[in-house]
Amino acid sequence: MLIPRKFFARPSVEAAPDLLGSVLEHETADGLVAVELTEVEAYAGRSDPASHAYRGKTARNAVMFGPPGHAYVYFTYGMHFCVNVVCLGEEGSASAVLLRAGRVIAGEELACARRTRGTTAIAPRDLARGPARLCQALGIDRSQNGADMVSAGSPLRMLSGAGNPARSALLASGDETLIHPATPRRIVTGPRVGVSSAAEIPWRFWYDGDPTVSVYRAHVPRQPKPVTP
DNA sequence: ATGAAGATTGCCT
DNA sequence: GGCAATCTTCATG
Repeated sequence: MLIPRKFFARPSVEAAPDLLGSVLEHETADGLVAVELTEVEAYAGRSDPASHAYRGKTARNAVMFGPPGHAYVYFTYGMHFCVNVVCLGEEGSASAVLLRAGRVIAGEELACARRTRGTTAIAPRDLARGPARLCQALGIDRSQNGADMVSAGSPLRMLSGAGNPARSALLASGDETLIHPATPRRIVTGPRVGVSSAAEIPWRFWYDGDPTVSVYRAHVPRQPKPVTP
């Protein structure tokens, strides 16, 4: 069932770990893809140097200053999209949770088609393993920026882990490995990925040992172009 | 107007 | 493990 909007009406640091295990669905003309979230990161907005909202409201980050439960989608590195759910701590805090990785539990064929490059096959665990991969598997791009994710009938929606349609379908199919992952569902926390400022703050949350969690990479600043002597 | 860096990924050695 | 791809955004001149 749809997650109530008030779930997101609190600081992202509190909502983030509670989001693990819930389901993100996107229904398009091509079909439905659903992902069970296994890794997220909290961004505090105005008070967080690592947040896109740290320096105030701009055209790009405007959605984060709006009501909770909406999608903040941004384009980065000239080729990737990432999706956040807007939260609400203090009024205008512009906090959000970055959805970093998950397990595809419905629409695997469609997700695979969207992710496939050339002829190389992609392992199921890698379909949504990383924030840009997750968006690609779900078909999320610029046009989903600002979408309400907790409104009935929304094509892009956040569902609680128990009782959602995709999970029910799995129960019916009897696929035990997907219903009950082999790895323990213990939540652990650590530093956020690829963040240069406030890198010591452990606001990344994930399922310990889950194979769909992205590999950690510390932030590496790119070297400037060599200057001709 | 201009340029540097970026909440990343995939391919190369 | 290193680096290119690729383009938007924001800060600075």
